[in-house]
Amino acid sequence: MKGARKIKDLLYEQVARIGKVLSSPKRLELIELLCQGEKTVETLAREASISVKLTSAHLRELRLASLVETERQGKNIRYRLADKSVADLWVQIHTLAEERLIELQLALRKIATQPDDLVGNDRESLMKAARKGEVVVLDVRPTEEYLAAHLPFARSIPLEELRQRLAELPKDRAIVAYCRGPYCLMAVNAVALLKQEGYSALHLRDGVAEWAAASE
Amino acid sequence: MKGARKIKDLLYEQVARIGKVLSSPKRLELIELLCQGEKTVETLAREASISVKLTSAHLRELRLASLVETERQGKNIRYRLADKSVADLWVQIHTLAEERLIELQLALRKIATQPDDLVGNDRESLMKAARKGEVVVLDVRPTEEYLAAHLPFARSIPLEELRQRLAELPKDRAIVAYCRGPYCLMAVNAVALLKQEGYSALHLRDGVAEWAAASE
DNA sequence: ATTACGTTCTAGCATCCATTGGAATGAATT
DNA sequence: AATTCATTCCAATGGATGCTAGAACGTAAT
Repeated sequence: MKGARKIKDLLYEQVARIGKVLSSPKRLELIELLCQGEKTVETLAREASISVKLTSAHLRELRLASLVETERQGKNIRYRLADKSVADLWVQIHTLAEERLIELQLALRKIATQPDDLVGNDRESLMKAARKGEVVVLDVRPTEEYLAAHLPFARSIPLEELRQRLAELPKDRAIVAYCRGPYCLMAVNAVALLKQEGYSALHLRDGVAEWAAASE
Repeated sequence: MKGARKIKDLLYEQVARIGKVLSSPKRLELIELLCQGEKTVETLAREASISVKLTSAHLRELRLASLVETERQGKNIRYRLADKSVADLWVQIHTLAEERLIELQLALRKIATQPDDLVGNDRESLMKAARKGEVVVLDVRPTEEYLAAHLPFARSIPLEELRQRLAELPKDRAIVAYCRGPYCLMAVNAVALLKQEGYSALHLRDGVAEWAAASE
C-alpha cells in the first residue's frame, strides 16, 4: 500500500502532460489549424503568425505528447492530428472555456456579428434547408482546407476571392458563412462584406471540428 | 484587420487558462476527487496526500478558472465542480491520455488486475445483468461518495469495511467492483481481497464520471 | 474565550517555459 | 552544387509555477 502514492503520482503526471500541451495559446491555435487538415510547418507558422522555429518547437511538444503525426512529402513535412479525438478535445476545451470564462465571453462578443446574424442552435434544420437549397452554406476557408473536409452541401469561396466572385451567389436566398471555428474571423468578415453588397448573410460559428464533434 | 492578431491572441489565451489548470497533476487529482461529489478542503487534502495550504492554493486556481464553486457549511467550506461539463472534460482528457501516451498505458498495466477480470466494453449488458440480479455491482468508495452518486443498481460497501462485511455478498454470483475511476486503486484491492476469499470478482474501471460521460 | 477550518500574505527556492537569435545540420528538390 | 524546408544545438532572457514555511486573519461552531 505504501507505493500507492507513487503510482498515482505517476498516473496523474502523465495526464498532466496533455494538460501542459494545452496550456499554451500558440499550441492551441496550431491544434485548431490542424483541425482544418494537414499542413506544412511553413503554412502553420504563417497562419499562426509566429516564426518557423518557434512553430517547430511547439509542434515538437505536440509530437512528444502524441497528439500530432508527421509525414515527409517532398521538401515539406506535413503535420496532422494523430486522431479525431484530439479535435474533439479541442472542441470540448474551447466550448467549456466559453461556458465558464466570462472574460472569453466578453472578448467573443466584441468580434461577433450582430446576434441576429448568428446561426447555431439547430444543426438539423440548417441541414434540411441546405439540402432543399433554401440556404447556401458557404465555406470561406482556403481551398485546401475545404478539400480536406467541409460541411455537407457547403460551397467553397475563399474569403480572398469572395469580392470578385460575388456573382456566383444568389441574392434571393440566405447565405450561411462559416470558417475554422469561433476564433477565426474569416466568416465574420465574409458576412460583413456580403451584407454590405446586399446579400442576406448569416454567420455560423462552427467549423468542421465543432460540427463533427456534435454529430456523434 | 491589423488588430485581428491581438484579438486572436486574447481568445486563445483565455482557452489556455483552462489548459494551464489541467497541467498540474495535483489539480487533476482534485478534479477527479470532486467528480465523486462535494468535499471539504481537509478531505481533499487528505485524499490527495498534500498539505491543506497547497490544496487551498490549487483550489484557488480552479476557482479562478470557474471550474469549481464553494459553499460555506458550518466550519467547513465545501468545494464542488461548477458544472457537469468539467467532469466530462476530465473524462475526455484522461481517456485521450490513455489512448495516446504509451507511458500511461504501461503504468496502468502494472496496477491492472488480470485482464480477464476487467469489465468495460459493454455497459448495456452489464446493466442488464445487474438489473436481473445476475451480478452484484459493488461500490467500494466511502459512503458519502456513494450517497452523492453511484451507478445504477450498485450496492455500497466501502473498501475499509469490506473484510468484515464479506458475508453480505453472495458467492454464487459475479461481483463487479468499481471506485473513483481508473486511477483509483480501491476497486483493484477489493477485487484482490474478494478473489482471495473465494468470490468471483471482476473490476470495472469506470467511475461515476466515466459512466455519466458515456451515457449521453 | 477557545477551537477548528480555511485563506491570505510574505518570502524563498528550484524548476520549467516561451521566446529570440545565431549557427550548424539533415533531407529532398532543382 | 545550390536551394528550400525543417530540425537541432547553444545560449540568454524574463516570467511563471510548484512547493514549503511562518505568521496573521476571518469565520463559525463550541
